[in-house]
Amino acid sequence: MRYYLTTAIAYANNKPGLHTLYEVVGADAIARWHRMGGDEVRFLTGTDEFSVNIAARAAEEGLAPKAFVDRNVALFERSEGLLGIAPDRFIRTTDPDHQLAAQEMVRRSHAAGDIYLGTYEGWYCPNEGFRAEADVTKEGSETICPNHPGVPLQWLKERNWFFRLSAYAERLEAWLTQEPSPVQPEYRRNEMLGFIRQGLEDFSISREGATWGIPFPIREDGSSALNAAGEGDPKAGTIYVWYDALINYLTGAGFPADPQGKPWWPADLHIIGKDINRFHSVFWPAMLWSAGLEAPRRIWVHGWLLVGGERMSKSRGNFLDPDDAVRALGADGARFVALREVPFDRDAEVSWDSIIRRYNADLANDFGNLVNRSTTMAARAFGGEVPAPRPAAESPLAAAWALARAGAEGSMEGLLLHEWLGALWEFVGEANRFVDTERPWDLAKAAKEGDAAATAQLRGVLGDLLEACRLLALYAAPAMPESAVRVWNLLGHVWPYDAKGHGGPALSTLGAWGALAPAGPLGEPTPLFPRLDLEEKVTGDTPTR
RNA sequence: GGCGGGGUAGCUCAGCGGUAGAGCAGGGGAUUCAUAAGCCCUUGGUCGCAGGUUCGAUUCCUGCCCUCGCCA
Repeated sequence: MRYYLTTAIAYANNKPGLHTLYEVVGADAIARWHRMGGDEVRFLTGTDEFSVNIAARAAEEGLAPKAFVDRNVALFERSEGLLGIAPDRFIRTTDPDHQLAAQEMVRRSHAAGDIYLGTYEGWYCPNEGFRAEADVTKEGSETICPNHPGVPLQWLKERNWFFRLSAYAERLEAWLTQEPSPVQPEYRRNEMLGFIRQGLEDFSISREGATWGIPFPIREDGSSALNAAGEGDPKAGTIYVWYDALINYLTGAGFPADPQGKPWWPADLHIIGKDINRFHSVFWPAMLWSAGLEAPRRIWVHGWLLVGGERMSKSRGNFLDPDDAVRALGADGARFVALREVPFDRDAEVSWDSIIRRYNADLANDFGNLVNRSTTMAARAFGGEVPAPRPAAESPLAAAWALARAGAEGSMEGLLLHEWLGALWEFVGEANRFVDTERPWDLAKAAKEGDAAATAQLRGVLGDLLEACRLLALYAAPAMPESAVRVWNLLGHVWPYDAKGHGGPALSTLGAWGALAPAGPLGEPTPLFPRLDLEEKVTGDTPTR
């Protein structure tokens, strides 16, 4: 099976915050899960680089827009690399093939009669585009966009091209009411249905006079505005940044080199934040239909990271630096905590303390310690030899694993990533309790005194525990890819997947109790996730208001 | 203002007709293989407020208060 998933592209006006990369970490885990499951995966993430605001910010710093975004994009790629994020393509809206894709989409909609010339007069938010009078608020003498405080709105009057969104109301409603819902969680679908039922207005897709954007490919008379070299005519303006940005998903699929974006289009999953649901769940399908393309199969709307009840954001300055998290917790620690601590379907309060607490409780104390105590006991009792797990029917842990595994798989299917890890960590608890019930240290004593029954029992108990560690590492690997390999190596197994999760037998095959013959020899145990001191802040950069 | 969620232990949340649960945090204990981790026990709640239905309501209904989301 092919599986094409995307994140929203991030606005390249600054270095990334943890709240921005949270979505990318989630997508990366889903991509790895599918790769390990045997799917042929294409995972796309990247940056949104045009807009008047970007040009203005660049000018403030005395940089050309391209130099400005190049610098910021490098920061994104660096931070993502530190977090072990491995996209199949990192797309930038300044990439040459994206320009072709965006222009082709304009031409198709024009040919379909879905774009027309009009005059626009109203408020314009440099970050978000045109805002209706009702969507802006007054702050003193300034008129501001509630989504981007601190960014003054401009009153614009210009000749623009409009997209005939109003023509797609019925089709959008039919699409949105399908089962299963193409927009999830369910309440996000309902919000979009409500929006559509109130009537849709056409929206502007061009920007007169702006230069930092993709050249609009058509003149007012309908003729091409591009010369033989593909360069645009400044008089024709540029493509409005939102219209351009959405199209990155198609570019990433190979459009327009393949006119239908085959074999990747339609995307299986767009992962987005709740603030841009309307663009993805209403505007985007209509744009695609107009161009003779299919709507995406599934759109997942996640929530926000909150600090003191407020959205974590760059403009509020209350964001955590993902690099700090990696420095303190390691890439896998930071990934795990992000995915476990923040429910993937809603907002969640996060703080440096809650992050450290989660790391210590789940990774250091529960999982890391389980691996450490299991392998230490096995090494002491049997040297390098790896005891085999007992048959599934004879091990209480095998039964618990069957439940945990089913829970994890179901949650991943439903994209409830926090519950996926929650189900696996239930099993970590089972395994820790199993140690106390079986008391292998007593068995080891008896074995040493020549008790053959105790030796056999010890072999089985430790074999079961090592098997539990193997399975946990395997199923949690999408969240902690490096640590999973370390655990397998420690257990004497060879990790069968490559750095992105490709290759190897399907996850479901390896995920069966006792699926692999004991290998060996057992490695030298070292703490996987060293415990952190809550007081000792590795970073001074705690969230502040 | 319209529509839709919520208000349950210090925190995050589950339960949704028979007078309350989990994880984390706090307290105690028995152990010792282990990253002073793990395990066991345990302190915390007038289940937003007021009515109503019912033998019985946190759970259903009505009103109110507060809060969040989408739209205006």
